[in-house]
Amino acid sequence: MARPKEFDPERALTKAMNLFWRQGYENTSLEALMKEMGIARQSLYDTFGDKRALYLKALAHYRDQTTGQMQKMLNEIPSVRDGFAKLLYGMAAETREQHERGCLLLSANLQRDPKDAIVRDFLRDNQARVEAIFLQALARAQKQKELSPKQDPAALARFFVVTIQGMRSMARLKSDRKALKQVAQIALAAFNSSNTASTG
Amino acid sequence: MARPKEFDPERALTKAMNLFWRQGYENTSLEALMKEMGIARQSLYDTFGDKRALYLKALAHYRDQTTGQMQKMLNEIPSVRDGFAKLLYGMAAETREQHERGCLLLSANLQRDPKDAIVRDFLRDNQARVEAIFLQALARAQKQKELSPKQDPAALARFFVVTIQGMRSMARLKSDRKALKQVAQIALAAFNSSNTASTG
DNA sequence: TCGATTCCAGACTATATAGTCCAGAATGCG
DNA sequence: CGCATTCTGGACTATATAGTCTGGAATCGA
Repeated sequence: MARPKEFDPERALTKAMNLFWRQGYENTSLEALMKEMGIARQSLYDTFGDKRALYLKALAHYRDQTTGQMQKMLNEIPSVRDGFAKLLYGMAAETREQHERGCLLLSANLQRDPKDAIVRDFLRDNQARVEAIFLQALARAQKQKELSPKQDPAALARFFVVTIQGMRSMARLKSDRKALKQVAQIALAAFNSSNTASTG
Repeated sequence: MARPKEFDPERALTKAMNLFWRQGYENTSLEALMKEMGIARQSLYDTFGDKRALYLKALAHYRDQTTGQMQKMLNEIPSVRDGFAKLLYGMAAETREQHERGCLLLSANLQRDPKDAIVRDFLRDNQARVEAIFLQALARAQKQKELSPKQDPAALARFFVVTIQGMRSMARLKSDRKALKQVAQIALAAFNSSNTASTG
């Protein structure tokens, strides 16, 4: 009994996400969002709430996409090691634009006000999810004898999270595929080594 | 033939640096800077220029301090491997406050407008400097037989830069010394392994 | 046709804050 | 002393922008 929405909220959210991704929260004005999303001010407020609410929805959308993809890929690929290689080398091979925009959630972590508990908790939860996905894959790797039983899969999962974030920040500053590939290669050596590294 | 400055510009700059470090550029108002630095508006503008100029000076000050320390430590320590261990385990052992504020230059990288060429170039230069310091140390490690001659010291230098940045971002989100220590340990295994990791 | 809702465009408000300007006191030097 | 400079404090301006409100047109179902 009323006029239906004329735009697809999910498409509009994706547009907003992409803009936040490229520009960050502070550098993205409402006017830019309206233009990018192709909707007017009031529709935006009616549908998504204020700017911050839209941002949080964009973060969640991003998380769902990225964790979903990673989960799927790591589940389907026979060799877990190949899965991580795909992840790391794939990132190294991205375009300059992709390197520049980096990772929306890494940016969110470093752009946020340290006192902002909402975003902090969201990001912590996301990191836990990613670690869990990696952990699951690495446990499988041990079963498949791709990984020494001496290694701690949880620690290794964290190591790869750290590596990815470090590579993301480096790529954002300077899009250098060769350098990133070298880093990926060294990180993947964690799979080979059975050394518990001594010294603590 | 005139009244001399009553405050120490370098001390004031350090104060400003610490505030930017804790809060980031956007979240730090001029009023907060004036209060923290203990000087009035006009003195600030006369001595440091506008907010952005002050920020850039703070970045340079930070760079000089951190690279100087690293350089010195890596030069003085007999075992290069111990040097990197000190760096990584030292970071893991920092306080919650230190983890939270993270690295001023990493934050600058992810907070900056991607189009901001000034900050970008400054950060690129800094990264090159750090890589050079690491490279020098790793070359020495090879001479001392601490590192296999098969390893590429430049690639390894980049790997450690990436590791440090990744650890910084993780620490900022969640101050977890144990987790960070585990990551450091895995990263340091790059020293042991002579494996060139196969697959490219 | 009519009521409810959505759309757009734009006006308008409120707020934060960077940067400038000014007045008057303090301080050192010649 | 008196000139030059710095200091503080506050007033003031300019600007950007988030968020609200209004009007009028469009669209659907009863």
